Amino acid sequence: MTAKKPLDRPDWWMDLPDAVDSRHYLGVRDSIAAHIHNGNLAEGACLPSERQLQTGTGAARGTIRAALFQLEAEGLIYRKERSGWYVSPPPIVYDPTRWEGFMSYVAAQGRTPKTELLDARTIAATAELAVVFGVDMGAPLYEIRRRRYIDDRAVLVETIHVDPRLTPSLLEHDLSQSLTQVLRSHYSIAVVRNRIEMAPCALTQDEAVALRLKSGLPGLLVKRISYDAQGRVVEYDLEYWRHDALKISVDIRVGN
Amino acid sequence: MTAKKPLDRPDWWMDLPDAVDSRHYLGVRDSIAAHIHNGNLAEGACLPSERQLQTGTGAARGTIRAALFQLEAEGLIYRKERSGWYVSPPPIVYDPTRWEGFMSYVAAQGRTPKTELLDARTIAATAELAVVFGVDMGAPLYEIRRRRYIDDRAVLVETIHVDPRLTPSLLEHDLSQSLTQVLRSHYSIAVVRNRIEMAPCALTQDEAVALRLKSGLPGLLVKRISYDAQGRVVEYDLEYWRHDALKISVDIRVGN
DNA sequence: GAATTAAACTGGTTTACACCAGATTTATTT
DNA sequence: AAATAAATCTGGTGTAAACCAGTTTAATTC
Repeated sequence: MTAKKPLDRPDWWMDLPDAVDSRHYLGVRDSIAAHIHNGNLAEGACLPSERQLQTGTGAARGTIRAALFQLEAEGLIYRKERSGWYVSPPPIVYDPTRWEGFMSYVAAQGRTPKTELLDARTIAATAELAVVFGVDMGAPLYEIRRRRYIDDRAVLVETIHVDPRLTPSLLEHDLSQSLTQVLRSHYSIAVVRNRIEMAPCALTQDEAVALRLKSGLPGLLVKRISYDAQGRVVEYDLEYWRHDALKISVDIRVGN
Repeated sequence: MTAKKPLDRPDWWMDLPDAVDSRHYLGVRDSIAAHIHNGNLAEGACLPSERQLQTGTGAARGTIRAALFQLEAEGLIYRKERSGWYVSPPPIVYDPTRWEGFMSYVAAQGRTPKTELLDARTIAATAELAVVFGVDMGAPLYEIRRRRYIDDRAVLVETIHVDPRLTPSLLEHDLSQSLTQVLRSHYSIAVVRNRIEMAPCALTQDEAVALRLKSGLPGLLVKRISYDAQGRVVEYDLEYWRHDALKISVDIRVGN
């Protein structure tokens, strides 16, 4: 563990000049933000505890927490339950048009990707899935749940659905690797088209638990449908990201 | 005003069966969410006041507020300062690859777009802007600030920078219309390429005030650089969206 | 030294007030 | 009827205390 817990209020801590805004919690926010930008609080570092943060300011804990929530919404800090608040690492840049898969683009940005297989099984198609894949309700589908990390921090959980007709015995392969790779090398399936949707959301129980986050925290839902050259649905992927882990970047030519 | 203030606790209000989770505020959250999905609380409708919401539950106001913040983060409700909490309208779908401009794609989705010019003037290029436009620091640039609405709700504020060399006397035109239109019809400039970045952010003082929001609320920052056929920067646009107003959707062919 | 246990610490949640300033409504005055 | 003033309602912010349940650390035991 690189980040140590603060046993005492750090000596370098002092109240930096705060904003004009009279709202106390914003002052506290600015103070902490300044320490982060100053480098006093490095990436991944642990903040002083809420009760320690109170001492200098004379603020109630609720006020301190309001400031911390604020910073969390901004993506500057995050929390580990009942452990402490930590400085967020910079977000990964995600370009939906350059399709290379998670493992590739994370590594390309000098970060360390990791994929963990949570579950893999065959299920019966629900109404929604049936529509997506163009199969009958109840038809067999593979369902894969994975958790993915950047520099050992869990950043997303995903549920992937795949049509067994295209990829028989898929579950027997190593699914903690890039699925794109497996599809290409074992089934000669290449993704030709992607349909991606993104929307801010709240993390529900399941996702939150998997990400070791508090349920209800804001996240980003990325829905992705991949098609092959024949227009068949290769992969239907639901990714729940922690909101501070990614940044979207698109570079596109405007047609006609 | 379509939405009336609740003078008394609505008769239809009752505590719906809530989640298993013991956390009280999540129960309150679910209860309100259920009322929204039931249709008891229609789009744009005003929720009972925080203090009214207390009565049935026996919860403290802080608990009620925790539930409301939760719903706000999820995009289900939003607030008008010191006026009340309202049910959010559905988000607009934004496809960065289909570039048609705000006015077009909002209208195409059956909603009513509106643009309001806040400010238009000539400024001296800052260091950052100089890099973007490839001009010297201090060089003249047009700066346009606008506020845009969907169905009369302010959803974004933007700051646009344009190079006067490409568009002399731009400020004399009607800037509350589609800028794309103006560039095309008066200057024969067509956007050929767009570079778009999106990231969750916190709304700062300026943006928040312009959107009549509380500063610090989560938003979505959309950065857009438009290029013409010669690769010149036509437009540099910074858009601050309220986080619940849009959903991103991309449909792309995987090249190479 | 390793495993276990106990104590200390951390955030998580909730209660109960209190006061403020802007928004809204009502009553009053012009 | 319209303009104005006052009362009321609403969210915004802040304080002070508690208690809980995981995490972490320190002490103890094997």
